[in-house]
Amino acid sequence: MKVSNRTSEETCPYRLVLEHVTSRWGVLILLALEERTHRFSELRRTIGRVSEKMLAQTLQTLERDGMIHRNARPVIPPHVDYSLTPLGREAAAQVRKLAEWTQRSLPAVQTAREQYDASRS
Amino acid sequence: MKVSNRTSEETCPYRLVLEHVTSRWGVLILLALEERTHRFSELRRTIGRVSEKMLAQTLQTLERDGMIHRNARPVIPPHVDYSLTPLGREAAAQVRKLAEWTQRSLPAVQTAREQYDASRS
DNA sequence: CGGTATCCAAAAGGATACTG
DNA sequence: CAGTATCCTTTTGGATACCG
Repeated sequence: MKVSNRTSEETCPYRLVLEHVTSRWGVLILLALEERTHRFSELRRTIGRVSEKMLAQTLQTLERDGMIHRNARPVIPPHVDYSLTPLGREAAAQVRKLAEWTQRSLPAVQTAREQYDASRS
Repeated sequence: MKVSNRTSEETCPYRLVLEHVTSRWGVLILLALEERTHRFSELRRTIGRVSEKMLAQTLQTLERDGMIHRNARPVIPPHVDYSLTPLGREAAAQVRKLAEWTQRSLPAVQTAREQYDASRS
């Protein structure tokens, strides 16, 4: 399949989805939910330093994109579970592959950076 | 390979590389250079709407990360060719896979969005 | 508990002018 | 041609307070 090079949102809607799943918090949410279902506060702890605002915002974006299923149980106090849809599992697998490649390549990148910096000092 | 869930830059350096290759302009540059070597102004035209500032900045970041080779021929007027290194080819292939998956999944995403929006109106 | 609303700081990004 | 420098606007993200 050929990927379009056009850039604006109108001509390139897939870019938006790509940004959602590769965003700072999107990646971490997908990887956490690939392991298991999490509650809102569990995600906060698992991910570490994420504001409530960004966590809620990213969850809503991915839910709207059909990647995440939100199950709000009508109890007091509220209990909300987040899990991946089949589409979300695909996204998580893709993102994990890219993240794993990046981790494997990190030594090569660091070597390249040292050479780049050294050649300019 | 297990991908770390830690988030800060200090504990999670691979996130930076991931952001570089999946950034708005990083993706488009990698895909363009995967096709063929480009000059600076050729990249501007191929990518479409990108400011000189962002193009230069992203090219430098990816060059420093060892993904891009910059060949500046000392002629007047200047002639600078950008191409992918072996590491850059790996990155481009990974990113292209993700971009292709995103394009394939776009119809499913759009359906999900319509349902999400409809259920809230 | 699981959010939303508001405000503010920081970063990203674009337009333009200029240069070797 | 291939950038750099500057200024400005837009976007992103965090902190805090509050609510059902």
